Amino acid sequence: MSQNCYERLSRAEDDIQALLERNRSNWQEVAKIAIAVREDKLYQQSGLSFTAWVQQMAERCDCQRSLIWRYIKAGKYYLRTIESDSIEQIDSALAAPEALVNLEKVERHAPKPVFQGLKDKVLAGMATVRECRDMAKQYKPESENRRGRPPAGSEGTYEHLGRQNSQGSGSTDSSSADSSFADGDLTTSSLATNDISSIGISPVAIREAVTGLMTTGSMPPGAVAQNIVQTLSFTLVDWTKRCAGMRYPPKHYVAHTEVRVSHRKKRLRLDYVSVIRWSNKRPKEVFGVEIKSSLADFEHDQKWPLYLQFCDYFCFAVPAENEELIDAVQTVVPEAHQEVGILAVDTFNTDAFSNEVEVLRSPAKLKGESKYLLYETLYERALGWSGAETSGAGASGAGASRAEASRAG
DNA sequence: ACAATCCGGACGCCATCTCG
DNA sequence: CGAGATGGCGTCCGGATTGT
Repeated sequence: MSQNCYERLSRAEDDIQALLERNRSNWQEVAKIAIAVREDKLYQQSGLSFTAWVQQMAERCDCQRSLIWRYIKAGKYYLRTIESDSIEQIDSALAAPEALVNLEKVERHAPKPVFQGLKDKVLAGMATVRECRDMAKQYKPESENRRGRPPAGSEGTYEHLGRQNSQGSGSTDSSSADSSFADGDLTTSSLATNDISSIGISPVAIREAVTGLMTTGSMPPGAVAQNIVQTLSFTLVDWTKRCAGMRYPPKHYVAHTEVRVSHRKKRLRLDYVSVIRWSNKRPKEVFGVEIKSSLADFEHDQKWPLYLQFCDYFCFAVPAENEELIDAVQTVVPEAHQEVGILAVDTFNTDAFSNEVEVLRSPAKLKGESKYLLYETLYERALGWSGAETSGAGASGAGASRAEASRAG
């Protein structure tokens, strides 16, 4: 028996070595073998713990141990998603291991419909690693991670992930999220989806935010930024009027997100841009908004002064709850550029319809000498020439004004 | 202190774009 | 048309984290 185990172990080790040295993209095979070694306790033949065995294998194959751990986790998680106990089934996994690992994070934090959509895509091998990683990042609560040794008895399983009964901390922020969605409160969300999709925000994000699936206190940074974008769109007429000191609402207006502009070979990206015409007699005005959801985000950004040349008005939008960030922006911004405005955006309600925007500091009118470059980008979007950009092609004031109307009503 | 993970970002490959 | 620039993507690395 033990002789047999010993042979199986050394064969497994040779196989893994051959696989990792030859072709690292065949992660499924590596995962299958490593999982078998663990489940059948073959590693004990070497007198090592499983962790030590993984470490040893990594050294032998001249790779990092975390690589093997990732393959193992991806393999196990794949089996769970396809509800199979058969290790052989890992062969049928089409996704990259990173994609699966990130899908697991999405499952922990995102609402069920969001997860389900991504899962289908990942299992079909159609999701990129980047996509999965971004999604996981967007939904991950800032405070939380799952590092550290799992509780005794659940080592080497995936069950310990997303443990529900962590006594003490009490902030069970994301756990209540999905159930409320399952009830299908779609009346408000579908309305909002129709309206905002024309401004270029992912319907999934809107549905998630508008139906109030998370408590904002623990909202991840990505979700905070999304919430700010939605609030800015719903209140666009109001805050632009105040910023420009206008007494009447604009005749036409449109909002765009993530507008890319090239400037002296640097690629810049404005988080939020609205183009406004107050009346037919006046020239259009461009409001550029840079969204900052955290202090670190603000401190790392060195590029924002470059944006001034593309706008008639430029503002920072920050969450109204983040006093530390507001202090920092209020200190730094006027010193550098007098003409930059600051918007404090209420993100308290995940339903962006009920949030307010306060103009903490009014922007002054800029020259906007390179505005034409920004119009170029927007024009190409309207034509549908700008490849990956999903958004605001053809967006007209209609969508936003309907949102405005339903907000008022 | 140790074990068992987990994380974020650097790295390198490849496709596409831009420029001379 | 070819060389360099750019951007997207998957892989890999170094070390952080936390229960025991």
